Amino acid sequence: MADYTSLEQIRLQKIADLRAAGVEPYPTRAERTHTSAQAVAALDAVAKDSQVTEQISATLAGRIRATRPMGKLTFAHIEDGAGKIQLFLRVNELGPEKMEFFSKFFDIGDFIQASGTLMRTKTGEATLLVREYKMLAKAVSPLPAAKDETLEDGSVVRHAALEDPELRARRRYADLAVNPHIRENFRKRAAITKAIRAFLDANDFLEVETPILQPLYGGAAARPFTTHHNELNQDMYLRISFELYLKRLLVGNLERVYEIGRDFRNEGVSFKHNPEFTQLEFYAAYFDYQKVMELTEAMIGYVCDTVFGTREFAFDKDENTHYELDFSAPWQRIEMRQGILATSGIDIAEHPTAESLFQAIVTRHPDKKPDPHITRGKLIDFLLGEFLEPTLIQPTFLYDYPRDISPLAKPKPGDPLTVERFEGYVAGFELCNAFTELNDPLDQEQRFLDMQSDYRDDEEEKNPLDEDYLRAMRYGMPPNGGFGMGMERLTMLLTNNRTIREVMLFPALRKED
RNA sequence: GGGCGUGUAGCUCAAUGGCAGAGCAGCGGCCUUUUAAGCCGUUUGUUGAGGGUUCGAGCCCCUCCACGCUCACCA
Repeated sequence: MADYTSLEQIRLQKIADLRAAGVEPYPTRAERTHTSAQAVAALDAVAKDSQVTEQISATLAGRIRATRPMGKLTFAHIEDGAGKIQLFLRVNELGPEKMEFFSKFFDIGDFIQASGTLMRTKTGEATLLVREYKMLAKAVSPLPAAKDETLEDGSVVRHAALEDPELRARRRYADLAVNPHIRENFRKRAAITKAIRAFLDANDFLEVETPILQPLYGGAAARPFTTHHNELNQDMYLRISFELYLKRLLVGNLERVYEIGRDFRNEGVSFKHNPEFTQLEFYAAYFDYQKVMELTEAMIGYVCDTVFGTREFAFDKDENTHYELDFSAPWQRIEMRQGILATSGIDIAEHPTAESLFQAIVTRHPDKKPDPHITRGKLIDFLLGEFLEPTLIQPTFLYDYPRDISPLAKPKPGDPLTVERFEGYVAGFELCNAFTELNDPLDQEQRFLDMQSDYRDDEEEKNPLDEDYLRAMRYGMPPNGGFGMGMERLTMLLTNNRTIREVMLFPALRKED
């Protein structure tokens, strides 16, 4: 049983007293004729200069966010899904009993239904002059009630707003209830997802759903979550990517497919990582990575235009780092080799082996400590992260990646160490990852085998060999380009949120106690 | 997993090793156009948990827990 605070015990007593007085604190039915915004609009539609307008009757419903009792009258603000509106309760309309009942039993956080006529106060604020009211749902726990102070210049200062990041994440319901800008983040996130769908649908992509529970995992270098199916008596994995299933569909003559859904990666948590996140992947037959770059520019541009009406976005990386991002096409394109050469002084083309590249790194940058046992591709990735990545602020396609860290990408013609792959970088972190997909079943099989030997057995991101995927590819897979992007990362960039937590409703946290 | 930091009332925050406080919220009273309404009065605490040092610990030490920043990890 819950431990109730003294504040909660008072409210529990109010619930008991309400029931004793024959008033149900959680009635089953509710009514409303106007949202707060509709009520304001209805009032705006009539003459604005009359003190008491022609009578517009309205029934509103919402949550009490503030009360200002002054003797025989009380002002209150209620909030509904459309915004806030003021209530005006006065003994003249309600009579002394209902006035007293309101002040005795209604608290901030309660849901109320109020009927009356719309009016303007002497300051001009649209207000419901209440003639009847009804408790819709009594709140037991007090909302962390912030107070908004409107200064003379019109700016709003919040006092005692719920800010503790842990409390806000654990009790997202309370966070959402009292912090309207948090609700707005998630409205924007939904609009972004919707725009992505609209764009891909309009470009003849078919939205599909592939297994989340998989007998094998693959398509990314990540450790999976493992679970078990009792009846089948076999271990299952939560997917770490959609890639291998979506590309099976290209074998089946579905030329353009996409999926938006959850991926699960059993790895660390950071400002840009959560164990489960929403991924977009699409695959298009007869595309190569150049065409995917162009489609990416168009897709992100479409999202910017339709959701935000601009392609320029402010992004505060941290308190002292402020970026103005421009998503206009074309994005900057940087070849991996040139980018690493420019930022680290090392030409990876001159070092075709891991040993040679390792020596070059420790010679030129003695302060850096790459793991001496990793592959050439991972050393290149090390250089990327250390030197190049932090410089990629404006939207940039970094292209042509090492083969050994890209087992599903197609080789660059004439360059056996390099594959046709790009990643989109914005504000110094990875937004998306794409390549010309490998469709040669014999090469693919060799890549799987190479990975078995390149990775130590205890490296948990070592992917198992997916025999059925190879079998699918042997039936013939059209040349195609594929793309993956974390939807939270895109949302972070477009809504100026520097942590993934702010764009996920329920980010992963350790359990309490 | 490592390093640094934070944890005090429902919320936001104070408190040289010396009586645990403020504003808001709450409760009682006054107040018929307020909007952080105002005025008077007043309550609220396992100071994250446990142990230690000390005459005395919110404060110093140790262990643990949660969160934050950061590093590692994350093709």
